Amino acid sequence: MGSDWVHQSSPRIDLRVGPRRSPDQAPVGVLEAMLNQISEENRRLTEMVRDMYTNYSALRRRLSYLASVAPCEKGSASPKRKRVDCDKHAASDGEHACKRSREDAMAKTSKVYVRTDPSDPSLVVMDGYQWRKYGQKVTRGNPFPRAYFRCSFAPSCPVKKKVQRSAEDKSLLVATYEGVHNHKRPSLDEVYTVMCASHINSSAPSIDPDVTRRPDVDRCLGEIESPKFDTALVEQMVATLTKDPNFTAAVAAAISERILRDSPA
DNA sequence: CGGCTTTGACCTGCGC
DNA sequence: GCGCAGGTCAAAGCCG
Repeated sequence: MGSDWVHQSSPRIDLRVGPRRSPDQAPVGVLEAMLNQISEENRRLTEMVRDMYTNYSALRRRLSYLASVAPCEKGSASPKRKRVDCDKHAASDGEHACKRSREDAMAKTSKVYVRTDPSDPSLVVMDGYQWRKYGQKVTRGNPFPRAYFRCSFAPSCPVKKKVQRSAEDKSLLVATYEGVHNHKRPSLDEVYTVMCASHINSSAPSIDPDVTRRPDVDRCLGEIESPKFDTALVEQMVATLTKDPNFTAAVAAAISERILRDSPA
């Protein structure tokens, strides 16, 4: 999508409409004042659209960067356990396999932040997968217990999840995912829709940018890159803007300005 | 009755 | 070697 996105995607409005009014139906001074006001309004709207596009571009750049950056969640995976797994690998495949598996383990770890009701004691993060809780522990430095989950959708699925309420923000659940699912996601479309919507509409649940390292988000990101997403985004912007009475008035003003400009002097 | 959650016990690595 | 902390196990209980 280029810098002329706004122009390319803007809904086309034929401004040469309606019977032309005689310019001397109102006093010249009043018309000039109206014209100035409308022009000012028009300029502000142009700036608003430009700002929106700038912010949108910046956010997209950041999203792309986070998706492509080496995903290494420092310290989130248990180094102790990783070493145990590493030793097992070393016994079978040698030292290289150990090194590789450690890197893989780090690469497949991601963190997701989900905002929930602080009064809700459950450590449930709705991510579309089926999890089985196998342990809970109170950890050091956080009064809230940490829950341990295993993916129960497929018996052989190696993915684990740790969920703990943030010590700083009680309304924030921190879910740490380890590994990659070796099966398809159940009810994928439903979850995918919610996640994609969260990129457009900042309503809860809020998901940390780190979530972009997950395969499902990669898919979502791919969707963002598509022209289809652009269309959807433009439609969303148009819908939002047309709900704004100021915008409607400004458009009407712009139309009348255009009519006046096109009319013979 | 099967699957899930709860929870205390146990295992393992690390620092002193 | 001991204590601590994180992670896992497994028996017991709950629920549909």
